[in-house]
Amino acid sequence: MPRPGPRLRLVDVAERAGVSLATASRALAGREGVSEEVARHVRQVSRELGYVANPYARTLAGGASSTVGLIVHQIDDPYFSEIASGVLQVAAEEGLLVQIAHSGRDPENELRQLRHLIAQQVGIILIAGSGYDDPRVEAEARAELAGFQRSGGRVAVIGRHALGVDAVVPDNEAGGRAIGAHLLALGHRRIAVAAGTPGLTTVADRLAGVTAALAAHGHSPDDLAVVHSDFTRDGGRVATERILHHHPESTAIIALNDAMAIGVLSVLRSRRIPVPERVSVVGFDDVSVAADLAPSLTTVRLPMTEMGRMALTLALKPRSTRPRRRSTGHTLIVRDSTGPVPAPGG
Amino acid sequence: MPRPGPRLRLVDVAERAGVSLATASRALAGREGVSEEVARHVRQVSRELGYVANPYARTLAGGASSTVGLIVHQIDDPYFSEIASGVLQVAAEEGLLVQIAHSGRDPENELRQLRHLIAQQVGIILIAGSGYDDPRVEAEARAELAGFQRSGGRVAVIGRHALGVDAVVPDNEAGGRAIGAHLLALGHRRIAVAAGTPGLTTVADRLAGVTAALAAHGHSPDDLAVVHSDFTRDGGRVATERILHHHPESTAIIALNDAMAIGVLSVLRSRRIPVPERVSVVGFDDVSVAADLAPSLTTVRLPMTEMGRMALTLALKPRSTRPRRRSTGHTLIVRDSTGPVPAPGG
DNA sequence: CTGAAAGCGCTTACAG
DNA sequence: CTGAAAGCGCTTACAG
Repeated sequence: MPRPGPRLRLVDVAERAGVSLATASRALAGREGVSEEVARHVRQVSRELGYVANPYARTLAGGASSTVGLIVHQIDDPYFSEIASGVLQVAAEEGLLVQIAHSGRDPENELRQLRHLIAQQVGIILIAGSGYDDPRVEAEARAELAGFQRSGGRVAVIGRHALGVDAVVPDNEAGGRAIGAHLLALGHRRIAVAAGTPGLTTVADRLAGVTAALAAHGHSPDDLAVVHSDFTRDGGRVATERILHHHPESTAIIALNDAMAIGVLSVLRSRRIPVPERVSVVGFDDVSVAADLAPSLTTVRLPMTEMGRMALTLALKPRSTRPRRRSTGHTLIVRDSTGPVPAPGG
Repeated sequence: MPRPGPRLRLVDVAERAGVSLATASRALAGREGVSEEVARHVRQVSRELGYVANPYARTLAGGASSTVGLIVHQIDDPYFSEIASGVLQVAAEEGLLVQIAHSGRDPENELRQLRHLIAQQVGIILIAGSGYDDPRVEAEARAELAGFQRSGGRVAVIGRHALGVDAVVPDNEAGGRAIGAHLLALGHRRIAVAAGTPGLTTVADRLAGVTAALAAHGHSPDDLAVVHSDFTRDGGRVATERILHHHPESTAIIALNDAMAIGVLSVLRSRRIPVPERVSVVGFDDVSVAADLAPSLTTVRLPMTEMGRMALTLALKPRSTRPRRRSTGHTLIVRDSTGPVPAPGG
């Protein structure tokens, strides 16, 4: 058992194996230029001794950094913690370290975190979470990432486009359409949307899907009452208050993520407005608690953990000439929070 | 604006400031041995140039590592993601990087992650989550941490004792007592406990609190039906099935964390057993969704985000001769899932 | 295939 | 207070 003590260095392994430092380094890195026999022996000795390379020395000497930087809006939001969990899984399998940073849904702060990670010389950068409508911010982020890639860094993003890098693309628009179609099929015509911050592309994309569904069925977008607020539970509460006040005729409320949906349900419950008898509610994401709300939440499932895995897996592949895109797919999960439109006057 | 390009090194700053490498290093590190005037100038130049030290070189050269390693059972469990959020807050304030690793509630794996972090030479190690009853595992962890501290590392843990390091100690026992007293006051006598894995100290401590409350009120611990299962939502489901089958007379179920409580509520709902009219339910932790369940969950609030902050703050202080302990406090949050014991035969 | 040597970008004794 | 130099533990041309 490797017990704490003076740290083992590569020279120790080399000495013990009876080879030079250079050979030992090559053998452990799996680089060519070493006979298979010698390489095997070195690895064997290394294992016996419990050697672990000093990552600082390795990286400083020009080896690839084995740490991945992950930027999320907020780690205690289930959407992001599930993504992070997927990233951690793959990282553990690959022997990588994961550094996590908060952007706090603030584009300037995200840029700051991004630069910090680059300055720290992580090998891989993953950015999760909606992009911003602001072209200037996106252009700056794009430039930073391009520079990072030029110097050998690898990048993948989740839920953003327009960054010119490999991307895991959630089915936001298609999911929105599925929700729209579902409510239309139930007879709903007066639909309100509790939408997140207007500047987020995720909000825009999901909303576009809903609108497209209405249009496809010959309905005017005017049937849709869109109320913007924060993309959080409390934002959902605020939006709902406004919807009940300004659009009391609504028979369904679409929350553009589950966090907002939780806020929507919370207000409806405290107002004793029965769901779905009087108002149907839909979310988006299918965070794990969605099934346990009361009523259980109809929502669009995105495979968050898998998305985290996909992103790191993408970043681990050799870079291609053009950015790759992986679509996540989606599933409409119909639960108890949606039902047929109430009879008029009922 | 610092734009990507050939990376700025400390020599560049030194040159530009007209001082030697050594002086520049000292000035930026805030070490003494530099005139305040020169130091200020160097810092000024550094800032203008947008210099960020290469952490690999710095650490390799013997400087303190500015990365903190955080081990959690599972990052997508709200308990841990809220703690992580607190850690990230303080880290951002202090300019530290945070590496997160999963232990997956497996003692062997936790040990592996711990050694990995030490091998990576992080400067600070934080371990969150219940300890294990297994003396061998705890002894090994203790030895690793002692060695790490001897070589200058700093450590703090959340929710474990017996590790001989600074600790943030959740009010598990007192919280358990508060729950017991609350149910007793409501007239409950037949109480079941959906307890997590037996080997976890958190489970033992919370359970001890509940038992103590019963004893304090002159009740025998035999009144308590304890069912062990996983410390998760699904564990809560399994435990509830068993409780309903083997202890159908129970009028209250105490889940030893909120995740289990969510599972408890889920089974009761699907069996159409009214809460709290027929059975009262209590959780522990007060994860953010607890207030939004239906019925909203009575639980003991632990300040998770603050606990994360406390742990890193503790670790940042100079080490003391004896391990420090910070108690978290707790608050019983009474919501809708608990009520008076049903009338017999009612 | 293998090894001696330079170099990565810092920090820290050691002199002055 | 300040600087020249050694050294941290690796990787990678460069020779052989």
